[in-house]
Amino acid sequence: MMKTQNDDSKISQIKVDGLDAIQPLGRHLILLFRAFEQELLEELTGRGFQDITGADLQILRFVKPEGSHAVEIAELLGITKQGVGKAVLSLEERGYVKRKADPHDVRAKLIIFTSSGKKLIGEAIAFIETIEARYEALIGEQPFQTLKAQLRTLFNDHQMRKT
Amino acid sequence: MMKTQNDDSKISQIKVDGLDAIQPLGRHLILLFRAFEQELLEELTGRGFQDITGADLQILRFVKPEGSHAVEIAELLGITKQGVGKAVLSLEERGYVKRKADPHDVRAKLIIFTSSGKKLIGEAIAFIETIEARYEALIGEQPFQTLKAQLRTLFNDHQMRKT
DNA sequence: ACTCGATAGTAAACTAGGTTTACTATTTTT
DNA sequence: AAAAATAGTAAACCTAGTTTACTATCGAGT
Repeated sequence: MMKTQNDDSKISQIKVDGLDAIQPLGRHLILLFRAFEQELLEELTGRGFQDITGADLQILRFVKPEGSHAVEIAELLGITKQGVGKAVLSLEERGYVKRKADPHDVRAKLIIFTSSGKKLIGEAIAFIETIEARYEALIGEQPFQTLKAQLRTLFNDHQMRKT
Repeated sequence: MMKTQNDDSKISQIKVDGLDAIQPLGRHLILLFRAFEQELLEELTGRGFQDITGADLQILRFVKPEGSHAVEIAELLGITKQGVGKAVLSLEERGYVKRKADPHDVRAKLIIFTSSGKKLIGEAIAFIETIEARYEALIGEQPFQTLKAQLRTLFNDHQMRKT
């Protein structure tokens, strides 16, 4: 990853001082998200999936077991279908998904997992569960559920305002 | 912004169903962060700062009143100094910061706010405070502080594990 | 006071993860 | 049957960075 050239240790020099408590929520959200994603990707690397990025997982997360259309995934992710097309092409080249004709629509293609794609997503989900279990151990099971519910409440409020 | 071509409304079609509660924390974090950032940027656009991106704000957040060095900001953000250099060049061209010689080091340059940069960061901070006030109104002032503290706890745990 | 490694910044070429614009082939609606 | 909507592709572009490589200066140890 090598962000701060020739010295990985500098990444952890990100200021962590007493002022953190008064930092805006947005900062807490993004810091935790990045740490979470980084740990997940490192674990997957260790398990032999060296080429997987966060963007790859975002796509794979929304591939249904019966197969999904690119447009469908695009809408779930809030990106364009061309963006999905490119990502899927790359995943296909690396052997994690295949595309097959949709029997109900000649224009459409179903994106489906290959066996190695299934293995990847299975291990990713399992590892996410172990991270979440750790979170529960840290702040308590019930508070952790409350935490998720509160984040959901705040997100829903944003969505409501947009209409 | 126009993500899902020719139809902004599709962005809000992001699946929001009963399964949300069991979605991993990571998903909640990133969704709320994006909604938060989008609202902030839209507000700033409305206030006349049409050219500001999230990346711009990330840089400006870490410019100290007395001025900051590029390297310093790079370390705080966890990106390279070249990355900061480019972002600062762009901010300078748009008149939000200036660079002046550092009196203590001929190699170094101090990045300082222009008056329009000060105005921007001032309005951004003020608006962030109004969003946070809304959050407090939604889930309660004390629970909101607890929420931040919990996110911090989880983040710190990640940091600890890395060493 | 001098040398030599560390540091501040710049430059250029590249990359990831998208977007916009434009198009074709089909499907659905009326 | 015609018109509008939809699925996917293609190509050129964009943002926010990275890597590699360099210059100029600083500062600690001898």
